Amino acid sequence: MSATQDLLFKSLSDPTRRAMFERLCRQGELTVSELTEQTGISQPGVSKHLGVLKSAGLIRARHEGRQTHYSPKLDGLSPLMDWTSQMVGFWQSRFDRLEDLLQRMDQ
Amino acid sequence: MSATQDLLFKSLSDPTRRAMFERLCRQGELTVSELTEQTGISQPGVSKHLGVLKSAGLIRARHEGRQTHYSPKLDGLSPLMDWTSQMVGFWQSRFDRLEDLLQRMDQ
DNA sequence: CCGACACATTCGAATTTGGTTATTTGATCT
DNA sequence: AGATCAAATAACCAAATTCGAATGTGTCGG
Repeated sequence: MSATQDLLFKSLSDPTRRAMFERLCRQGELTVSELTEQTGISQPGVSKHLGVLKSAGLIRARHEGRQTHYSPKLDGLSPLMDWTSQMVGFWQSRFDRLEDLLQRMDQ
Repeated sequence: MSATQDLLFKSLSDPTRRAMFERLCRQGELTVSELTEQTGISQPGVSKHLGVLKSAGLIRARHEGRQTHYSPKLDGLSPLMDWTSQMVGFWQSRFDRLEDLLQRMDQ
């Protein structure tokens, strides 16, 4: 349902894009050229991937002269963590209710 | 890099599939028919989505007579949580190093 | 055994996606 | 100003995805 989650999962579903995001998390800030060097794909390809990550709220762009520096956004992964823990929570609460039931049946 | 993560993100990147997984987390266990009723897509479509979720390790199948019951796998989301916290960790440790640096510069 | 049922699988059409090359925009240097 | 460099955008193509219709497989009831 949520468009935010959709953008998040979609952008992270591509291995190249995920690798780029990982590099940004490790290194903090990188230019398009630096990112292009090790990905094995062309510069326009890299720019496109960065656009996707940016529109998903995972990275930010900082323009400095003729080059653009990209860095991870601290709260970009929050919706992902929220969703995940919510899913685990659903399962957990079901489990708890089951435990309750069993305990009541025990008596 | 990791094939597990790839399968996970890819299977959760489809909104229909994510909605199905959410329903399973909320309800615990559902048959293909029950899942088909509310998704708005055909039964073969549902079966295929379930196959993707299953091969990603997110759900399990339990055959009972001529119907199949699907339920979420408790540890299916672990690799996702691991990856996420690792990313946050990278950022955090960079932040810590920066704090260290600033503190040393302060003196 | 035969028909109905629950689900899985196959196949083909329509759409989306990931990549390219070519071009454009904007900043820097001489 | 003109050349050059960094990055973004455009136009395009091949491959992958998603879906439905048709079909296959196994199970239950009569």
